[in-house]
Amino acid sequence: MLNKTFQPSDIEPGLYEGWERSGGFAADPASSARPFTIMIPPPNVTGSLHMGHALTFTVQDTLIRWRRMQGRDALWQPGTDHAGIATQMVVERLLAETQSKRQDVGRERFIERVWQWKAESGGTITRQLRRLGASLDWPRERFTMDEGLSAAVREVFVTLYRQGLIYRDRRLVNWDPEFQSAISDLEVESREVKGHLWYIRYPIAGEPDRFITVATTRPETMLGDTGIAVHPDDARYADLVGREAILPLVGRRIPVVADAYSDPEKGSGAVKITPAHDFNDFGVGQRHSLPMPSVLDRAGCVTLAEISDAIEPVPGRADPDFLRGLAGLDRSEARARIVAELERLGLLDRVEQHTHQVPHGDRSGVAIEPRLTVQWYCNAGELAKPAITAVESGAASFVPKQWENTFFAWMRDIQPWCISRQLWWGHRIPAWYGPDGSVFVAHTETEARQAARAQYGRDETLTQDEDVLDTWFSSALWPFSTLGWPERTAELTRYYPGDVLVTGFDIIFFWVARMMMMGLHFMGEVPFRDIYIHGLVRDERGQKMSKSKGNVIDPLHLIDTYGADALRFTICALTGPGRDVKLGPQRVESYRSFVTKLWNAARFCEMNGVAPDPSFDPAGAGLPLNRWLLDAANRAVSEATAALEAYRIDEYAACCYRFVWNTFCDWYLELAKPVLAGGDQEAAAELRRTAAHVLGVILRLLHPVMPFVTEALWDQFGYGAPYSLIRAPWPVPAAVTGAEAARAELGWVIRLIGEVRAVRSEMNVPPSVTTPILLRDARPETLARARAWIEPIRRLARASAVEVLTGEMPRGAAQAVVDEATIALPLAAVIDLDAERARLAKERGRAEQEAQKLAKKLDNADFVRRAPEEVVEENRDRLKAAQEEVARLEAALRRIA
RNA sequence: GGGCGCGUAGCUCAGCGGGAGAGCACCACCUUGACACGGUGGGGGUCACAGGUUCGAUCCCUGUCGCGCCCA
Repeated sequence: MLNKTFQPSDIEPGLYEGWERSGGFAADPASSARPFTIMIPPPNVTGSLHMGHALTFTVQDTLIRWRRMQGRDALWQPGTDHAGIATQMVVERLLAETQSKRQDVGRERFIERVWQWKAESGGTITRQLRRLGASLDWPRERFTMDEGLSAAVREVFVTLYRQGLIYRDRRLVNWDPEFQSAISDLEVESREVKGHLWYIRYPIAGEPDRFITVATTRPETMLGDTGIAVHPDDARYADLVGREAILPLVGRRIPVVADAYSDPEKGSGAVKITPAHDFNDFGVGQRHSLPMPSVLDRAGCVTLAEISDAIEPVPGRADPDFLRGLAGLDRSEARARIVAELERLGLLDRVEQHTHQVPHGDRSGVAIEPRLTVQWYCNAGELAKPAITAVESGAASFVPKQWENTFFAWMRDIQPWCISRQLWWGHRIPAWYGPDGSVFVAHTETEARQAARAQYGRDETLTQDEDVLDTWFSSALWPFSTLGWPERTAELTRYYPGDVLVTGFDIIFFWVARMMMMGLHFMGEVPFRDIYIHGLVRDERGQKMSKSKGNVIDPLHLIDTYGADALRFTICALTGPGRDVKLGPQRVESYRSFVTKLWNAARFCEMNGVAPDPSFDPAGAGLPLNRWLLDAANRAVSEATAALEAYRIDEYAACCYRFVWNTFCDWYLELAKPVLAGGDQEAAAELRRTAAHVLGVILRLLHPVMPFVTEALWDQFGYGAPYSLIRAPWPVPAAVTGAEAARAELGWVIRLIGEVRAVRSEMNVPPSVTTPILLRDARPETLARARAWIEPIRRLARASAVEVLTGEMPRGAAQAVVDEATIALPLAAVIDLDAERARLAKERGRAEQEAQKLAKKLDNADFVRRAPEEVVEENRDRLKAAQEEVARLEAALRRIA
């Protein structure tokens, strides 16, 4: 017996283990079935499950379970990435607890410590994914730092280097002074900061009383100024172009150049140029061949090494002692001192309040310092070309399509990808340097030595590059490195390319773009055919969840409270295309009702002897009620399948919800009750077998979205062996004899019951009062139906009998219209005639309005001439029906006038 | 400033050329033998605004206003 109430926590862990143990999640490379592959976009190994994960993995699990049931050889590849910066931070924090730094323990021991941390705590998110019900093929779990994946990274690096697509270059990078590493453009977010605009007077060389005033938000970088830019068309400064100014504090002479970068509207119209510390200034410096000295070091502190030659004492303008006092100061401290000194020298013209966008590291939270350094770059522009073509040609397509624009916009303007990071945790760059600085890029040190020997003619000491690669470099290889590449494994041949990548739009640049580039370059094929982009999870008011706002919802808490099925169903129901998911506990609570509803419906079935019968053939069902249900089930199956095929997870959920609740529970089971309780054993038997069949369809339909409760019921009813629903065949529509007639018949029963219920409710007839239903002007077919359905009508419409009315309408009867017939409920004792008249008048008004609208439309000659024939015909039918209804309601009104 | 998206019932949203829908919330009634995480019924919308195309516009086009996100 099923429990009276459903307790998800009682069954979830056992079912999950059962599936896992019985190989329910496993792909089978030896199978002859067509594969279906989803590569998990690897979450950070440091991560724990948040609502964004819950969304993306619920969608992926729903798709993979559905395809698996369709008989596909489903591979959902699990794993995590090593998250260079995040993981290093975690372990550095642990070290800090014992007052030590990574530099104290040394590189080798630090990395050992990270692996130790990974062994102890790195499995958090994978454990949590199990709570969600995610059916990942766990024995295939991979980690980007695994030996195999690391080999793939080395292979890719060496190959791209030899192809000239990876190279070293000295350029400006986004430098994070906190981590003291280069970071990616994508790891930089601009934050609005309230700052100042300082107007500084730079003296013109040779004209003691003349100045050019520049406006800057970063006065501390002025030590590295090598020019002043004014707009070529700016008349105010035209005569100064080509002349020199004296850089205050430093004393260096710097040229005034004409460059359109300078905006005459902004500040003073003249802008100082610090090529080594600003991306725009770098461009100006390149155009005008300006020197590019750095004045801030890796920690963001002042360094004078690169400007020491330029320091020149200028009385009242530049004091070398002051300058030397700045060395080693943090950039903010240096700013304060510099501003004070300028003020003292009378060179600070004015200061304005100024709000501006300042780039910050998204993990460190500190202001990014552009720095001129030598780094390794990947020629993303070249690799992007085939990726763009692939999307243009449809080899890969975005769902919803509009995300293509975002993809194209970014890919067509892609910058060289800085792939080196000044970290310890990650794939060490496979490059070795000889004593003369020659670079030897190789798979191994041995190979590098051979190359060095060939060049030098003897063994020389080689030192490996200290840096590691960007984590995304290894993530980009995920779709094929996890399958064993560069080995030509059976898995690689079978499961590449994947069918769909599921992710949020915020990650298009990270995963989609990079996996596309690397996949196309090394596999010659896109890594996935479809790219399904879902929204972000927000709180109930549409606010982005964040720790600082305190509106973060923990999916594990929701699972504890409402069950994984309820959370999963909620997520699917609310995931519209291109829409964010607004989700809170109340939403999950209300969808939990649906899980409960299903449980109780199953319980009712169980109590009434409904049990699976494999020999049941739906085509042989004879009762109209059963045919009607089987027909409706067919439609639900078609709709659900079509919705999933179109990635309309919300429509799939809605269609299951409607079928289970409105069709199966509200009508089928209610109409079935008299049969189950009645004396016709043959009818009851067919009904039980039909109910069992359709319950089986329901469990299979719902399994992808609510795997636990469906599997529990499947097992309990004995539809199959324990844990077998996960592999049960996805339902397909089956022919139903006489479906059309069954729809017509049940449609009438439902309309009749609905009308009677509405009349009774509006007339405030208490449920305890039952009345006969009198039928007037009914066709023989209708009367036959009335006789056949007398029992359900009695129950559901609170009727004592259904009778033909041939003579006069009894006094004080409530009336309503169902198709061609008028029905009367003799309620003389309880009816309020005035109220009944008002009700009928309102009904008539509604019908009249409808009829008028339609008549007007049909009076329009243009409409009749130009609209499609079937539309005109449909409107004529509707007009006729409306007019007839008006007539019957008129008659009803006259009868009680 | 450029791009994308969104304004439909109190809330969340579906519909996207021919009858304005769902879920939740609300109101009324109902402890009917699966389920009160339930049943039955009901109220509630100039489909943001203004033009245009069309026989016909919530739906297509143009503009306006408001909101959100991304990029500069």
